[in-house]
Amino acid sequence: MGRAPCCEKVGLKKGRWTKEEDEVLARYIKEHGEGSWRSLPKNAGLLRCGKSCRLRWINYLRAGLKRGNISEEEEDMIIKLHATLGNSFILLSSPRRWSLIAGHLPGRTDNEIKNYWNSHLSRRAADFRDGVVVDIDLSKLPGGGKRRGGRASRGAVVAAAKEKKAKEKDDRGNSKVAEAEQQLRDTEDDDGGSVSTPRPQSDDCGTAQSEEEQAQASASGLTSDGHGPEEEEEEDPLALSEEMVSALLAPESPKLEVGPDGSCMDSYSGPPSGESGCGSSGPSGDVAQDLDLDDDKAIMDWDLMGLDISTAGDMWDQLVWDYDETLVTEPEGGEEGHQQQDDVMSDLFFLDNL
DNA sequence: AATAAACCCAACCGCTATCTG
DNA sequence: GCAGATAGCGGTTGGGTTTAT
Repeated sequence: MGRAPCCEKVGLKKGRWTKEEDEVLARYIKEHGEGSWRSLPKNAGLLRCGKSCRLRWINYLRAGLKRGNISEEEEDMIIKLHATLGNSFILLSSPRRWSLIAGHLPGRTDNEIKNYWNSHLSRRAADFRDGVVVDIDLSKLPGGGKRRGGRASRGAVVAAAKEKKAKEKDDRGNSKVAEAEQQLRDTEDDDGGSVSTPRPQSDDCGTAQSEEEQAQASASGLTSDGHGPEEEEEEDPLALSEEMVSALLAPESPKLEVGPDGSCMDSYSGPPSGESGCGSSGPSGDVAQDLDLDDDKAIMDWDLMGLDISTAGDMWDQLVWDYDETLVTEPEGGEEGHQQQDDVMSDLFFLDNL
C-alpha cells in the first residue's frame, strides 16, 4: 500500500508558473513565512501542489538567488566539487550531492547546478573519461560534416570566433575536470586511500581553507535543519566529503601533467600510464593498475569504490577466473553447482552494474 | 518561411529521511 | 513503536528556444 500523495492532484495546475502565481506565492510566504507547504496552496489560493510551491520558492522566488551566468569561478568550483562529492565515495548514499555543491555556491540552487552540469559540464567530463578529446575537422568528413541545429553559433562570420572561444572554454573545462579528478586521486593518496580515516588537514592550508569554507557555508545558509555547521559536523557523514572538498580547493593541489607524447604523467604514478596512455584508460585505469591487492586492503577497498569498471577489465577478468575455479571444484553436474553458478553470475552482474 | 534538430531549463516524479502526534 | 505529514534530494522529462538547412 503506497503512501498517500502529498496533495490531491486532481484539478491542480501543472507546468510553468505564471507571473501572477509567482506573485501570489511570494506574497503569501512574505506574510506567513515558509513551511506548511501542504496547506499553503489552499490558503494562498493557488491551484498547485504544495511540493510544486516549495520548489518554485526555493529555486526561483527566494531572496538572494543569482540567476544564470555561471561565472568561471563558480564553474571551477562546481567541477572540483563534483569530482569530489560525485565520486563513488558516497556511491551507496547518493551518486551526486548537488545540494552540497550548491551549499558552496551562495545564491545557486541544487537544481540550477544540476542542470548546468548536465547541459554544460557532463560532456566534458565524459570526454575526459573516454579519453583525450580528439579534434576532428568536421569539414573533412563526408558531407562536409555540417551540423544541423543547435546553439553553436549565430552566423557564419561569428562562428569562427565563437568556435575558438568555445574550444578554449572546452579545453579549460577539460583540463579542469582532469585537474579535479587528479586532485581527487591525490587526495585519496594522501589519505592512504582510506576515506574512513581521513588525515587531519595541515595547519597551513587546513585552517585557511576551513575558514573559507565556513564563510561559504554561512553565506549560503544551506543547512538541512537550521543547525550550525559545528553542530552538524559531529554526526553528518558528509563531513568527510567536506574535508575532501577542503583538500581539493587548496591552492597547491597538484596538477595533471601531460607528457610530450600526450601520455599522462600523474604526479604520483611517475611514468606514463600504460601503453594506451590516458586516451583509453582514463583516470581510473591508472588506479586499477596501481592496485596492490595483497599489501594494502584499505587501498583496495577505496580504489574499488572509485574504480571505473569499464577500464579495469584485467581485474574483473581475474575475478571471473577465480569464480570459475571455484565452480570447477564443485561436484560436477550437480544442481548445487548450477545454483552456485547462478549466484556467482548474479553477483558479477550486480558488481558490474554498481 | 518552414522545418528539423540540438540545446537548455523549469518542473515533475519518486524516493528517502526526519518530524510529529 | 507506529503511521502519516513534511522536507529534501537527485533523476528525468516536456516543451520552449535557437540555429542550420
